[in-house]
Amino acid sequence: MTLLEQTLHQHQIRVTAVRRLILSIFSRAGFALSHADIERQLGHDYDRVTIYRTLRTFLEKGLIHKVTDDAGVARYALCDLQKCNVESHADEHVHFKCVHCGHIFCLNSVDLPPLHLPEGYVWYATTIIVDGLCKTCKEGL
Amino acid sequence: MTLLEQTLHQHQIRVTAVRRLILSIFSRAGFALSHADIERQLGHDYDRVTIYRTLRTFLEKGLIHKVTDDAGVARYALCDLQKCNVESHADEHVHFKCVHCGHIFCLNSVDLPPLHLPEGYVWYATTIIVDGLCKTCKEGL
DNA sequence: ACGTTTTTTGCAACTAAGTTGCAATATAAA
DNA sequence: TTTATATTGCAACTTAGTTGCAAAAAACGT
Repeated sequence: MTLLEQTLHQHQIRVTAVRRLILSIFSRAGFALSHADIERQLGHDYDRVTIYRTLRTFLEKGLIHKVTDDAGVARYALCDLQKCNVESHADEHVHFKCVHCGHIFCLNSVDLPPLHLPEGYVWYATTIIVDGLCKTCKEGL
Repeated sequence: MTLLEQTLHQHQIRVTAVRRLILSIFSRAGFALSHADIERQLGHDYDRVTIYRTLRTFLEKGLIHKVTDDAGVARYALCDLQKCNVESHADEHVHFKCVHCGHIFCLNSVDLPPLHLPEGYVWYATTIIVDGLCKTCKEGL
């Protein structure tokens, strides 16, 4: 059994061809991927709906997480496999969107700041997306 | 000239019937509105496209700002009319999404926390959405 | 007040993202 | 290897949002 297949198993996801492929695409990607990105990389061997359903399964099983940028398109990135599993998701972190290349990156080294909400509001979770220039684009300008 | 009409003028937006109506809907709303919300409140007297274009105009002229929640639907809320105008937008603030009622609120009293990014990243803007229970829903549970 | 210029609106058509139901197929488990 | 269960492909659909163009409405100068 390959490493990718073990990962699927550990997240209680049955191993199939598309799932192996999509997981490997994620593990190679340095940034969050949209459905369209994955469809492009897979070629036209698999149905669009299958890709949507695979993403939903991966999400539900704690293998990937979702970021929605201001354009409203969902993007997904691998979770920290040490921290997230079927039971719980525990790698809240800041995302960075480069205004030049459009990619969204996970910033695992940036701490989530504490926010004190007005009286009466109950905190559940914080989502932060920072816009700016990424390393690569900054150097290329 | 009514107050609403003055506001439109100040933002260099020509006064028309839909615009007056949509602006008044916003000024009454206590939370961010989607296109669908506005369409519902307007009745079917105006075309969907007109509403989309009105929102875009209001956005461009600094009258409203946009928040996209994780479902990918755009919502809009009035800007602080003291701070924002045609030239510049200057009321960055935290948004709060209630998991119970689904509404998104502007939290003007919460400071945007400073974030220190990894080497090489250039900061342009920070977007924060806090999920939780709003005042009203908390009391009602 | 009147015609002209410039914006705005409605309509129709279209795109892109995402979902659902169902039958066929592939995986896992006995 | 058979059976039970989950996954896939296909077709159809929904919802959000966009574009082009002609008609209608504002604004502007006289």
